[in-house]
Amino acid sequence: MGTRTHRELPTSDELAVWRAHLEAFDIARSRIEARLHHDSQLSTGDYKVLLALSEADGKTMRSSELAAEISWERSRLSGQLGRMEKRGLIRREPCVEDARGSHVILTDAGAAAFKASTIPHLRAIKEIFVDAFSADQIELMGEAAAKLREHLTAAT
Amino acid sequence: MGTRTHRELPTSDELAVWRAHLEAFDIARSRIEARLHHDSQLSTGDYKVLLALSEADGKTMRSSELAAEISWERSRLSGQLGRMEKRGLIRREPCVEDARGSHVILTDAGAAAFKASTIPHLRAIKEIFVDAFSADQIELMGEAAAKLREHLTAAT
DNA sequence: CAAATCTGATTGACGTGTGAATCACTTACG
DNA sequence: CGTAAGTGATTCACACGTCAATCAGATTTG
Repeated sequence: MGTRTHRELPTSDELAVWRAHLEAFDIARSRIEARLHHDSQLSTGDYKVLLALSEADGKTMRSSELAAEISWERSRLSGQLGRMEKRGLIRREPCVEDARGSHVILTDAGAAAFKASTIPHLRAIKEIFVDAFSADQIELMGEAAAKLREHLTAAT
Repeated sequence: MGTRTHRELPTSDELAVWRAHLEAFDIARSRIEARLHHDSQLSTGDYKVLLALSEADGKTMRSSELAAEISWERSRLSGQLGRMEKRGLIRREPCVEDARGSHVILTDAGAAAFKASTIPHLRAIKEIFVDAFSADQIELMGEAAAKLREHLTAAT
């Protein structure tokens, strides 16, 4: 409802919204991460890996399968698994079918750590994120996320 | 308008919104960062520091003043400034008034790099973030950010 | 004024992310 | 079948973040 010309730059209000949004959600994310780390000594990376493995058949996945599942680069996962293996959360075994690959296996300690972490983690998400908003707002944010996703998929 | 009991955990919908939101905005952020880095060889950290210094009196700020301005921990800024100094974007000089402190000074190269980066950076924010939404949605997101901020400030 | 305390800033150890290079094994194909 | 290309996974170099420790120079206070 304004000029006919196609603006190429954001208005200062739009820019402010972007920055405020970024900042607020960053703080929320880091609070949730801090809680997870404090309660369960897990990073969100750990949690993501443990979650995927917990749901996997036989608590095992090929490493690249796992990377695809959680949308990570292989090298990122490699480092992550190295750290997790050192802490005994997972272990790796050579792969018979394909001697290049390896199986990532959830250890009992890893399964236990994950299990113990979920309730407190979900509680943190509820308290820090969900409780900030009305049900309607949450729904709107879901729609916004979907719309953004779509926009990003479309092009650029 | 449902149960009378106070839920302690998020519903699966709420959880899904949190995750979708996190993911979508993460992608947007990293796209914008990638553009900034591609167009101007600057990280968002660089940009933030350059922005603050550009607006500062005499293009100079005390290091802790700068840290406060952009809400960074001192050690974080220290590392950042080290990298930026190596690249010639800023330089540091001992402080006469307080021999412990130091002045961070925007170099000509730094000022030029910042100036050249802003338009493309703002354009990226417009294209990647703003253009995904209606004006109404942007406004709602501003409100959501404010509400979350308030919620986070309140407690936990 | 001298010892205790506070404060500006850097450093170190470590976790985490990216991209390019590497390496070993598999597969495709002339 | 043997070389070229492809693929699974790790490694390297680097950027970046956090927290605890350090350190030198200010300040406070008995």
